Amino acid sequence: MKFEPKSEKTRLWIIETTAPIFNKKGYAGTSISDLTEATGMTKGAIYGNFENKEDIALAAFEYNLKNRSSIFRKAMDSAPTYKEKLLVYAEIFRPAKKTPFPEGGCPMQNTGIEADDTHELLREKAAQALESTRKLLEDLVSKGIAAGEFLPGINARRFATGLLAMVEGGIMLSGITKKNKDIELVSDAIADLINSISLS
Amino acid sequence: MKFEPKSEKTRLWIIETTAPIFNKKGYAGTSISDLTEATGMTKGAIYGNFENKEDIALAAFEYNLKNRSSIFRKAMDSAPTYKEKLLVYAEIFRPAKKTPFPEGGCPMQNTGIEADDTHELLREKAAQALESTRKLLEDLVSKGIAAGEFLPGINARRFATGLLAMVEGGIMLSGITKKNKDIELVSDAIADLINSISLS
DNA sequence: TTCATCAGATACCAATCGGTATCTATCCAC
DNA sequence: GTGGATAGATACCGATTGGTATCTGATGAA
Repeated sequence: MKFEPKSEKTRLWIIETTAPIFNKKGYAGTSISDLTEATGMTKGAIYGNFENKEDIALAAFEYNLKNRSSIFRKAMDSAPTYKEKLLVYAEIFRPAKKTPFPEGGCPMQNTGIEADDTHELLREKAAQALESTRKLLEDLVSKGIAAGEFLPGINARRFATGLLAMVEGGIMLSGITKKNKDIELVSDAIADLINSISLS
Repeated sequence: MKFEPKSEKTRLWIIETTAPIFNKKGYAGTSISDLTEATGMTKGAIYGNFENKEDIALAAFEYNLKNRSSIFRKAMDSAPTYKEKLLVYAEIFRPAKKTPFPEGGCPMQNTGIEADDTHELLREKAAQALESTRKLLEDLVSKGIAAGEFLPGINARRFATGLLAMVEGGIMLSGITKKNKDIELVSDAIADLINSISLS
């Protein structure tokens, strides 16, 4: 009795239009009628394409995730050195750069923080995403060390964890205070952190 | 037509017992019946002491805040140097230290992240709390510089912002992954950050 | 001893919640 | 054209939501 979506197009339309809503209002804060209003579709259409609210939230989360990581990957690909790839994480905030970012902030933290005591499945998904982001950063640091860009003695895993924490904390901070000055300060602090292990 | 609480004791009892619930499940995720179940009181008692759900959430948030800051202040007071005061922020995570912490994680981030796109008043409260925490860290850094513990050239405000971001990001990370190893890594990374500006 | 006060319990409200059963309109195969 | 399949609309469900109006029982002053 496997669930079969009625229409890929409709399903995708629902995901695209509701993903920012879940990211901003959270799982508990988003109602089915929020979704019908935003999509212009009825409950029948939505429940024909998804099993339940959780199913939509899961799909929306994965959509937001891909959105986020593709933004970072694209920006990092055009950076020539490992140091500059890491600096993408510092610069992506700055309003001047006008880098697009998922509406409502980082989906990993939005979903993770709400779910960590309430929704084990969503928590798990967020944890996996954070882990793979950390791995990505760790690899960049390791390769940067091998390439002679970073200090040879540093612990790549530990540094990547700290960097990820500061970046996520920075997104949080700037999202809550909504002050441009804070965003600049966080960006500067992240740049300092990266520079502190750089050789050039 | 000012609102007057019926009984300070009852009011406090409600706040104490519901504060961890709001911190874990969030504003939207917490229902009035959650509160009546936890307190063993009826709606009549609750609405006799609070105007509405928002009023309870506000009081619970402030209670959680005071809880959090008193924990930090107590730990920092017993640290002799400014460096060690800052290191409290790195060490407070570690399970070995068994430092008590508000159930459900940091109230500033829990409340702030949920509220940043949904509840302006709560967002504002969280932003103010973050700002005063930053100020506290900034003062410690400034005093540490004056005392010759930290490098004289560093920008206290910028560093404090980065430190706060890493600490909050670390709380987030460890709360979502729930892995002891992550907590250790974050603690180490924060210690590294503090050591990087220390002279001794 | 009586009576007013008031904290808290009970009972109720409309609105909304997530979810489902059924109906209808469209489209393609024949 | 006609019949079957199906995507989506409509109408409905019981449960729960935040909130209120009313009642009750205890307490303290006279």
